Amino acid sequence: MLDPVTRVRRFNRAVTRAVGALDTSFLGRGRPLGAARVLNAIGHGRSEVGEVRDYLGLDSGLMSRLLRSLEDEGLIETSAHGDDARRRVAKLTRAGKREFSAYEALSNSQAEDFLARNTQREALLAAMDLIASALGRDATDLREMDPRGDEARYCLGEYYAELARRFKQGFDVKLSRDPDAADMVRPRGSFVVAMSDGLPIGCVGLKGSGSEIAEIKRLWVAPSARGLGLGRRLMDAAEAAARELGIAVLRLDTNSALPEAGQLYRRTGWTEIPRFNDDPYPDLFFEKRL
Amino acid sequence: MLDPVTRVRRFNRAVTRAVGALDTSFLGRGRPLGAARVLNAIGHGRSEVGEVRDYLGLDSGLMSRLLRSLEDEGLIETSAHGDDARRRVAKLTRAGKREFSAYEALSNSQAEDFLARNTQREALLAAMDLIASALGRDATDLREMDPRGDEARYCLGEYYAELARRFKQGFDVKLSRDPDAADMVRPRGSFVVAMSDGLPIGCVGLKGSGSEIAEIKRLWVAPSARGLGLGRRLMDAAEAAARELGIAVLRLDTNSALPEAGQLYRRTGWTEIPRFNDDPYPDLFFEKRL
DNA sequence: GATAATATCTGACTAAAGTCAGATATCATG
DNA sequence: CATGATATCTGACTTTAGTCAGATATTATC
Repeated sequence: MLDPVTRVRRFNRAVTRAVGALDTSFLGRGRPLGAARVLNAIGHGRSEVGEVRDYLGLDSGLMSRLLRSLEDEGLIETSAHGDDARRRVAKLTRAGKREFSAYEALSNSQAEDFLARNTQREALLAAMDLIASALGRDATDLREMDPRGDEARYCLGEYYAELARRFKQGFDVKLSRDPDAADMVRPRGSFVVAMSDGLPIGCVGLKGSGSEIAEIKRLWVAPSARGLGLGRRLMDAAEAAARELGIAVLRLDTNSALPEAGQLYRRTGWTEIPRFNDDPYPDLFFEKRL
Repeated sequence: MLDPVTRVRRFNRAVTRAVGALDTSFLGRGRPLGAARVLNAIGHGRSEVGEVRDYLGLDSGLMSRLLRSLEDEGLIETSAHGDDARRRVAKLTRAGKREFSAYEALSNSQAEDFLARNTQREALLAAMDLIASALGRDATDLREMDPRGDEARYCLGEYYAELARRFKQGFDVKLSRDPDAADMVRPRGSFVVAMSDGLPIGCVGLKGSGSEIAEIKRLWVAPSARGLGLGRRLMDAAEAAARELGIAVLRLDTNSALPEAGQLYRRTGWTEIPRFNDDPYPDLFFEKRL
């Protein structure tokens, strides 16, 4: 009665019904679901036709016709892509934006209703984050980004907040050796953010020094995405970037209050070395030769 | 970036994609999705045509045609309902059972794959239970059942296990005044189980004594369904049953190690009274006049 | 600059889903 | 037992989704 497979299937059924309700609510605007989906994909910033087609898994003929029908309604305009005139980009017209925000309002109010109906808000949200991350794991992509960008700064903020929670003495960025952003940008270093459906859920920095030695910094994985192997993927990405930059030795410092991190390093070929800096927070130091 | 509505919507998107994958896997058996859904609904015990139609939200014409196509395939047989010859009941033939179990195997292996891909099994399952309960709340129905039935005994087992965990001194049913099952069956009393999509997720017993005083016993809500107001619904159902049975005074005992329970009682018109039995476990006693 | 590869579009389909107005048989009620 | 309500079925549709073989325009490659 309570075996894991049954529980997963009960979840699937519950969610299938809910998704069906969401879909039907989208039909209230006098447009087939397929067209509504394309409109929304474009509204959410997927401007290239091929990108939308892949995302929605549509046949190219069908995609083309759906685009035409939205164009006939006056909701979108298409034009050739600047770099490659075979590709087309679509954008919402003024009327399209209005229609898109009507769909947004529908989705939002449905989400709000769901939240309002339930008292366990935080527990529910945490559960949803976890499941969305687990389901979207294959869709999580690692992107090299500027550490000063919004996504990176969001991750770093969460990272600092977590350190402050987990270190007995708290954590103050200013006391730590905050890597200069320029050291985490090519050609000296790199910064990688894990994006899951538009939400940043992890990051790692590679802090170069111009020499053949570089440091791994700021490895963070959102609580909702832990246990899914994302830390390892991020570390692999950082190592790959280091190899591209001709770096021979990687170092990192960490703290024994973060046991998961130490475990990950030990399992992936890192060896403990003596302290190599005077940062007050770390008490464990690792090295890996590439 | 992290407002609750965005998080709910991210979950919705992740899940919509996953549900789509589940649906397409059902197409591998050479049958349109609609027919597959009807076959599975019947396989899961929804035998009456109208019941299946409501559950799947189908038009009666469409439903009828889907039934005919399954009949032509030799997968189901229909006959008139014993009590009302207008209604029809469908059941699987031998071939239908084979086909149904092929779909079951597909669903099971998909659920197993999902579990195998993830390391955080227990956390994921708990999150899924919570969400399934929250989504299925409107679909949770309270049914009066025999306390000796499978569902009731499952609930009671979980209830005892939880008491054992939460009482410092543990919990042994035999030391407690285990209500005789006959006292929780009409006409003396009642036993109500909350069923969510086939899974028992809560229960409550009304233990009558033949007099105008009865006791509430065994109020339990599955951890995955807490915070959704189910405890209150169960209590309301028990009270309603008590009124039907002509009971004037309800009593119950509980323990201060279960603060949620005490809070619920105080909020719903119960008043604390002196100890009225010598059961070793409870230390709080309540009464409510109907 | 010919050839292959790529991105999109068009035309001509088929299949599936959904709608709606009756038809038919049965049941409930006075 | 006539009347209205109910459950299902049939026929005649429309709409939506999906498929596939080319057509067209552009870009990449030798």
